[in-house]
Amino acid sequence: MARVIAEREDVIPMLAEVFRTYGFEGASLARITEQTKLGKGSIYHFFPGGKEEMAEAVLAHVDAWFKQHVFEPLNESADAAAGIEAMFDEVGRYFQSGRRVCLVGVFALGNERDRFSDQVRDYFSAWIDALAAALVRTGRKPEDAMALAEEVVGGIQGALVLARAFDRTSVFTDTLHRLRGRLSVSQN
Amino acid sequence: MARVIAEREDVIPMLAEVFRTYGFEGASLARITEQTKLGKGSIYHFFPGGKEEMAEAVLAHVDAWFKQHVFEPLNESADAAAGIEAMFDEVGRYFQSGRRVCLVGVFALGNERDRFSDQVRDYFSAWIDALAAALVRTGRKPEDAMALAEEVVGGIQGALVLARAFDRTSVFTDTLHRLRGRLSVSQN
DNA sequence: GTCTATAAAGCGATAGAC
DNA sequence: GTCTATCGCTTTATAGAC
Repeated sequence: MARVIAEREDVIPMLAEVFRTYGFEGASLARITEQTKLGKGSIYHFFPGGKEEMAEAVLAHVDAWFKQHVFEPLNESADAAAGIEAMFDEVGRYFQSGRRVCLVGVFALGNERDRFSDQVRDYFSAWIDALAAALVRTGRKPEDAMALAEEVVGGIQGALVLARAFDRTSVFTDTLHRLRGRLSVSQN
Repeated sequence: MARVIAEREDVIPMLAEVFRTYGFEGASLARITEQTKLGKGSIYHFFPGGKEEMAEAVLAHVDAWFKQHVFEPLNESADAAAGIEAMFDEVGRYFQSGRRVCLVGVFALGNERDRFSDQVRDYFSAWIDALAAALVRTGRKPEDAMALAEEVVGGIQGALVLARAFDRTSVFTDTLHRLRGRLSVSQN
């Protein structure tokens, strides 16, 4: 029997999947050990602080992913419109066309928000601010850009709810398509 | 000490608050008895089926409320536009300007969805269908009405996520205002 | 780094007195 | 209808062997 030695970094995505699916309280050690194929001893070796530390690590991991793949391209792309297009592509892939929910969105709706309020707020702030800044660089007025960015990020979160409710990915992909169009056309 | 005799109907709104806040798994009997000020004996007297039956009752209660205050006005109001206006008013009040989250939305995102998939799907279906029908009566084409209705209901769900994340009701009220405007103006 | 054994607390649910 | 006591199970977390 080939025993695989795990590293902390390898465990975090699996933890993320459990927290995403069951929330903080629902992410029991039983579910975690099942998903990671690791004993409690290993889990607590990586995360001595228990579930709290696991959730912190998962939130940091999600934040780092979005920073690298979404926020920074939005902020730094020479072509702002291209950065926005890339955002929709990455987001569609990340959420698996609506099959995967947003961990931070789940935490925001639940009582997890009180425990992780900073991480939840900062994630959505960074996203909306980066998108608004890119929209300004495409020629939008700052107030309009901010409102549009909130509409897009909120629209994505809502589409995830509906896609789950109907178990139909088209609700999510259609929404991405609609929002994408709204940002590229009418400069009202 | 004045003991108050409770009725099942009185308990359901309190249960709803607990399920809304903590989800199905997080709604422990301890939290439920604290919220309702009732012992476990009383709770199980009203709901012999346990938490499952409690959640069913809560979902039915939410559905009945929306039927009465939102779906039927949308479907039956002689003036379709007035029914839509009433929807925004009622929804803004019901969600307490974004301070209260949507129980069905929480269930949709969590693993509760698998257990209560019918109720979750039917709630959003009824809402979207009623809104789309009202939009058709204001002169929209059926396909456009359906897409708009999904955009509005999804937008509301997403706004609840953002309002919670930022702990700022204006995100929700501004979104309601924007969506309201979108339905009454441009007939594109 | 991995595992098993174990502790203490919390869980949903039931029984039975009042 | 309400309560307390109790059961059996699961929970998070720790200890210690390997």
